[in-house]
Amino acid sequence: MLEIDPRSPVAINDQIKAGLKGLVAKGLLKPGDQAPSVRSLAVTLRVNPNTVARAFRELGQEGFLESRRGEGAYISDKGSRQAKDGFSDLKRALEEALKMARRGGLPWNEIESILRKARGDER
Amino acid sequence: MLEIDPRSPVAINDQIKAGLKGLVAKGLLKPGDQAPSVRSLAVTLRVNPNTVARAFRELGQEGFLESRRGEGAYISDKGSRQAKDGFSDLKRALEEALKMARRGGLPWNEIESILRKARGDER
Amino acid sequence: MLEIDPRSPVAINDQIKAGLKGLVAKGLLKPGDQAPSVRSLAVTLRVNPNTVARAFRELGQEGFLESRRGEGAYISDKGSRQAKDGFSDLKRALEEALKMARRGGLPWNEIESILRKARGDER
Amino acid sequence: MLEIDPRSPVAINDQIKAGLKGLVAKGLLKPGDQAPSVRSLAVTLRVNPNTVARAFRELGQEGFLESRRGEGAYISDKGSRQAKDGFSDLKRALEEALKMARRGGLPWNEIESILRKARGDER
DNA sequence: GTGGTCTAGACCACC
DNA sequence: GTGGTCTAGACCACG
Repeated sequence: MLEIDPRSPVAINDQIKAGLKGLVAKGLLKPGDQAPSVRSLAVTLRVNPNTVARAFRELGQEGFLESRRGEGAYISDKGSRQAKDGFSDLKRALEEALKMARRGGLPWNEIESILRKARGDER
Repeated sequence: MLEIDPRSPVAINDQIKAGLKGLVAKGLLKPGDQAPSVRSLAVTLRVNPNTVARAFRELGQEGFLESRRGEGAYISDKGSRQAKDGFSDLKRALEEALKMARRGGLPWNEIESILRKARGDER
Repeated sequence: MLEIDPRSPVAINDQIKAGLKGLVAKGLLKPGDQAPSVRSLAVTLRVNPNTVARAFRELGQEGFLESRRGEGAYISDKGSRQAKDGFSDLKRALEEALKMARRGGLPWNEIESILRKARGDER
Repeated sequence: MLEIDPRSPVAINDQIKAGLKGLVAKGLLKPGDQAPSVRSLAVTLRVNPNTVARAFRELGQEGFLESRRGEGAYISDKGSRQAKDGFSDLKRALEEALKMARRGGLPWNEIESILRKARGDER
């Protein structure tokens, strides 16, 4: 359901944040639904609970999650809007990568080939 | 000629390295040409000279630059091949960004729109 | 009669405790009166019965409530004194908030404006 | 310059955040200025560096600080506006405390007495 | 069981 | 020296 790549240069907690938002964007999780618990995620992702907790806290500050002590965390009503509407972090990251690639001289046809490959891998 | 974004999450020395390789890949700099001096780059890019020096040192270790004491640094013959051949760092970075974007639920049409926009901005 | 804010950072059971003491302090409930039942409170406040029960248990330990098995809970004679006398928790909380506000640079006139607004809202 | 109360129920990292914003709001720190380093703060406040780092990270996400790797953190241009303009966290916290105090039956004259006392203590 | 916080100690990359 | 991240383990309070 949620995948993490511990080798990725992207910080694990950021992967978790993006992953949760992704579940909402894809409709697998809806506003009002309970998010998986910090501890359960920590176990299934084989990650330190603190790392998951950090992601949850930050999502809470962003207004994407509403955490209730002793009860769990819930996707906030704002959640779905934010997740689909914005994508701002993801977009900026992609734009960054593209900008660097172009500055480094990576030609467009190579870039498109990478896109096609990624698209193919998904199926 | 060379652009750096100090706010980018990408390390400055990596931006410099990619930028120099890019100049070669684009044909603006050829094997045997003298690379800009560490000092001048530091000034024009408004960057710590240590950072530029580090980039040059690492490029030297890769065999992309040849530094001659008291004279400056030159693009090595291996340089151009390496620059175009490799791109491996840039490619991996792009693939990473794509993977994250997809996990975060960013739809393909958004991705393509970003691509088109980036392409348009270049002209 | 009793209001709770589930989103407040203040623990729900603390809100219930303060609320009951408040009813006494305001004279709406007097020593010897029967307190609302745990169940009814849980329903009207839309709160977990465990949480209400916990508040009652703690109020019992403080001597503010007297629980009679199978009958319900009553405001103890000590109750009213305690409620008015003490206020110690509330006072400390307010002092804390003030201290933080000042350390954070919130100017006194803003603080007074908040006071006035709160006072106006009550009427 | 910056004070922390380890016994306060307010989380230490939140105290640090409010404190830094306060320094800006009070004019002791201005946009562009370098903030004290994570490690130095950790030492002087007798707090774990991780706790300070957390505060810095969150301030960075809010756009109040700009952290540059290996260089330090700087008050962003948005910083001063945010700090003075908003105060939203502090205000909400105060309003919360007031609401609780009133629900708990703390009379207005007591509240005003606390205000006066706090004001006097500052001098 | 739930989330939240703090400490401690270790790495990493960068300047 | 700087900030950033992760792990590990311990508490706390709430439901």
